Amino acid sequence: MDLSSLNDNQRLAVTTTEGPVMVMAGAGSGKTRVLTMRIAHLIKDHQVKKDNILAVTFTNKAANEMKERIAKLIDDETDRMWVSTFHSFCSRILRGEITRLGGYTRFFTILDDEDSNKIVKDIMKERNIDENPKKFRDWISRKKNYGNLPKLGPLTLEYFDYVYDEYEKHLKDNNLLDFDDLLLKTIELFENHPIVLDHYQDKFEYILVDEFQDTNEVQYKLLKLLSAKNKNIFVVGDDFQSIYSFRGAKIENIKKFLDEYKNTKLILLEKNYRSTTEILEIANAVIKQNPNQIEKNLTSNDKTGKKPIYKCFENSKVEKGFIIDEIKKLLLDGYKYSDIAIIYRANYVSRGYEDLLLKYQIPYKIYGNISFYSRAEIKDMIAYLKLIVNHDDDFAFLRIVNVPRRKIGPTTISKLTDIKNIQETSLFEAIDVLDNDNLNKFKKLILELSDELNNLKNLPDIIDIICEKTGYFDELKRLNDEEVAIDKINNVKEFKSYIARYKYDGDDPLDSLELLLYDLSLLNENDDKLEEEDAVTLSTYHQVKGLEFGVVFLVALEESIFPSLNVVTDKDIEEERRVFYVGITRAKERLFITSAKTRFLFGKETDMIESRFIKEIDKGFYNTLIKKSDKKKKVLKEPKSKSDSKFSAGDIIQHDKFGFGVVIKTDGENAKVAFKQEFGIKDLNLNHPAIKVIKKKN
DNA sequence: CGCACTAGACTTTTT
DNA sequence: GTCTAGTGCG
Repeated sequence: MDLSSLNDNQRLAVTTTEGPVMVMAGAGSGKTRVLTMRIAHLIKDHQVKKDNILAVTFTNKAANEMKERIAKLIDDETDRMWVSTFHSFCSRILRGEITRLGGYTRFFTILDDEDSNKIVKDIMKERNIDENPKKFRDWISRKKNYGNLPKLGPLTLEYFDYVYDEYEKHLKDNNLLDFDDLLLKTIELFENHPIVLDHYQDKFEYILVDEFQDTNEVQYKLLKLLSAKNKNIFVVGDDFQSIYSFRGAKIENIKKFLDEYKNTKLILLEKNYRSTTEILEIANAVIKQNPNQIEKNLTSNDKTGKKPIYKCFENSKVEKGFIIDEIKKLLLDGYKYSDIAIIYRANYVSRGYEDLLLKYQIPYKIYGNISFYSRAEIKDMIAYLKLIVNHDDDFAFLRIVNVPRRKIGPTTISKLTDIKNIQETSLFEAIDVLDNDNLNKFKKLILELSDELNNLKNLPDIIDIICEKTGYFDELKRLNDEEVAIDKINNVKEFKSYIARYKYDGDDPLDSLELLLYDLSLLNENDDKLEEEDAVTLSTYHQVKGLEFGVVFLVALEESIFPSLNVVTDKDIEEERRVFYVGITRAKERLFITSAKTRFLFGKETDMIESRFIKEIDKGFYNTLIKKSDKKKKVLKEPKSKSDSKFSAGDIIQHDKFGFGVVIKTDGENAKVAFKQEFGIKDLNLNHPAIKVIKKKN
């Protein structure tokens, strides 16, 4: 392997293959390169088998990216390599071994948060426990992961213990695992079945861990178990970028690792290949405020550029005007939309920026937001698929037994559940006993669908067949307004095309589908974002971790937003500061930081105070570009506002792209306009240059 | 059983 | 300002 493109420390990290190694990798210091090169190096230069390497990440996206990069380096397939998230690693192990734990089958279902919330809620409702189910669910997760609960009153505690037990029982009885269980059951498996542990300890000669600073106690324990024999464990992390402590991530694991793996080789990667010196100066100034961190000083590779800009604006409207102006200038400078990111602390401030880009017809994509796979229509499809593959999947059964409506209500279901419990069968089997017309029809339908699956030429076609046979689309159209229904139908179609893209290894359709379904429960929308469309990114800080952009706007740097209102302790503030640091270090060339004295929040104009983090940056490190004299010119290239009487409902307009449309509703300059069917109803700003009035009403 | 209205929230959340 | 979950009525 040619390692000449690496710097000395990077090369050391790649070639120190034996024993425990920790790499503290600053932002933009090439840690993914090191990880992938190291794996390639093991395979090509040390003749390690692909199967004997385990690499764990936190996101599917990171795992997929690593697989792709390794494939290029070794010029070989990596599809079946053990490069995966903690959760899918565990799921893969459990798929083969879970029966050893007793009470589970390999057809276990993985619950997402929504599912598991619902279970908690149902338990509480049944017992009339008048407490917050979300909180209880949260505590269950905390208890599972590290046992420490907040101080609870005696009654609440009693309720909680009850709910916890019932929840666990319900999961076990129904062959369900929540996300936490995937890890915990794997550990249980390893601890109670030394033969299994032994096998995997031998198998995984080399273990690599990405984003080590984000591991929680359970994940640490899992790594410890797996690496106990060979101790060839390589962890990469950056304590500066630890921003998930609220999810249980333990920055202390870094210290623990160094303590427990005595001869750990610690390697620092401090050379930043991403950002200009000017941007790094700000990043370093911010992170310097935090005590107790592993000393690291990011140095740039002598890239210089423009000084970052910070500006506090009169109000959030002016702030937005500035952002638009700058984006326009950046485009003239040759930047693409996709080079630009607008990053905020909380989703609830995203709206304003989204509206802004919409108004000026700037293409954008919002990162995160509701996951594709958690949309009701997709979950319904998955439930159908699951039930087709495994009739005994009660969880899937319950989800779709009455979707579309089949007149199978709670009373019928409760009767069916009773039979199931007494006879110890599945709900599907219990139908034979109850002999209810509607249920019989449903059973017949599912059996028919299973039949279809076996005669299928093309696996994705099963989606069409499901929709057709169940009348799913008709129900959507009946239940929602047209716009929403079309949206949902398109989502189902997109899901079908996802199935078509999925890589199958078997030729048996049932096997392939089964595998796909396992993968699906751990997937999320961002993982397989396909088209690299040219669009501005809108995102929270948390969701751009690991990404980079030519230009970054960090917006709404105001107390109560950033740092967030709920942040109190010094430790919390330190984490907020790291969040800021993560944002700054996303920028390659240009960085803009903005705040406003008043901001439109929760339906009213609210007074804001500049974030304390701004004061921590030496004023010499940034420019405040706008001078009083050219302020006016700067701010108001905005379309002339509030000539709102210009339009009213019933007016006919013409839009450059959508053609003729009728104004349905106006609210100042914003309006709902109905266009031809293929465009539907749009929310538009009527002052936009693309719009002309054709005919006024009256 | 299904819908319409109202109260309440409105930090981040890789799986 | 806007979304959601929950209730209560037809």
